[in-house]
Amino acid sequence: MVPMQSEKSEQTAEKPAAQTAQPETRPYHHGGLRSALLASAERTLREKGVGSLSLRELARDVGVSHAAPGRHFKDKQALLNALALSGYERMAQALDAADDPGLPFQPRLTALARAYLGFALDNAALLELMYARKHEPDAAEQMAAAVDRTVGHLERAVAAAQQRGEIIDGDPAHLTLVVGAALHGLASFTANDMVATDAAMAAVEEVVQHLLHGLKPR
Amino acid sequence: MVPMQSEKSEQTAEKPAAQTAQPETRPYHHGGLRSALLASAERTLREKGVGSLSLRELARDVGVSHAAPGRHFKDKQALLNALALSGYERMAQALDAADDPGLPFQPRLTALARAYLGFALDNAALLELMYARKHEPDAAEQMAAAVDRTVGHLERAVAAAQQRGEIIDGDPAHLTLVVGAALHGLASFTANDMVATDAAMAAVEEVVQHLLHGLKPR
DNA sequence: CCTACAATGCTGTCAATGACAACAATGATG
DNA sequence: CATCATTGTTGTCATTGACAGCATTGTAGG
Repeated sequence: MVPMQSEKSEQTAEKPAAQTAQPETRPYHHGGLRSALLASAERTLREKGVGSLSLRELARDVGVSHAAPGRHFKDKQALLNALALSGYERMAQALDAADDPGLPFQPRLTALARAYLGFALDNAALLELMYARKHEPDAAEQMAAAVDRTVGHLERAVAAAQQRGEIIDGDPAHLTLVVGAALHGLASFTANDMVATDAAMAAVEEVVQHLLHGLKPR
Repeated sequence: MVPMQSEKSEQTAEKPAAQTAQPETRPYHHGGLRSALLASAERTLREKGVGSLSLRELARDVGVSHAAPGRHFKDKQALLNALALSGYERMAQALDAADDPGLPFQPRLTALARAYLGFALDNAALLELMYARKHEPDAAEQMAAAVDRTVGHLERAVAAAQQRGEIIDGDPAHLTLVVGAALHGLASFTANDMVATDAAMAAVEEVVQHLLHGLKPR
């Protein structure tokens, strides 16, 4: 993305001719540096992992000087935080799209589980960031809010099932924790190659089944 | 920093007196650089996190030159791998100590779960390393073996319970995945401050209970 | 129009770091 | 004692994150 026809020399030279009317024009300096950086960062993240993500290389990829990112992100961690936030955003969308409040609990939970697992596998490196422990009070707040929005999907499904008498009573938050832990654990195992991707997707049914009916013989 | 009341001066001076019969003797230059590095690394890891772990600072802490660690660890990742391996070692010990094959399934699983959660919380940063995705074929093998040893505890408990008819039949590996995922998910949530430590320890009982009996009303 | 001013980008620089090469000391081996 | 493998040391490099100071662009007042 943002091929950057390169060389600022050209840019400086062409600047007077401002009538090219390209909608993708950059108002002045770069236009969308912030978004460009985030986009490029996410690609690098996906392809080479968090460890190989450097602000300077990012700047090079996008075609700006090595200090330009500093105008949009106080430091590297700030960029990572922004990345994580956008991750929660998309995850919430994915869960939203997969959730059908009209369904009975088991298929509803299965759908949510599939969506979560799918997102986790498609964005393993991003998840690492999203679940990274931070201690900065500012960022932590936003993260917590984002997490709540995500967990909210599960919790609503649980609460609805309780009201319909489909599952046992009890603090919905507690039951949600159980269900969420199982799903997250499965995703975590899979992201770490301890379980094959296809095996994990196949295991979703089974996990939900066992969660609902338990391991004891009936 | 580097208080280092210093040992090598003493070592060099005392070396001739080789009759002290200390099993922890250092053959020559430093003696136990490798273990010293690992120990120091783990302390730093616990106190300041993976990100603030530098080979050079480690070398300073231990009192050797900045390149000395290179003799024992090809690169930083090699050190981290070794750290992770030792983590699996201790985790296996913890699980071993907590496992009582004579117990019925529910209390046995509860004990294992407590042990796992306890280890996870006491070694959150280490767990990050242990569960980090690596792509080096060599290290990956050792990791996989270590993981198997750990999961083995769970799987044995599951298989034993099946033989006693305490839980349903089915591929023990599959059931173990369900149980393991739930426990790991809980540990992961807690390590990331999404669940309070005491709440998590308290939730263990509940999680095991729900795993066994399911969420459906009976 | 022309001059502050804010936003955004650039060049320059620094200290820290990981990796490596060349060299030195130590102890084992024959 | 001579040779050699281990293990450490010093020296050096490129990369990186962070920061300071300057330049460019667009905007707002006069």
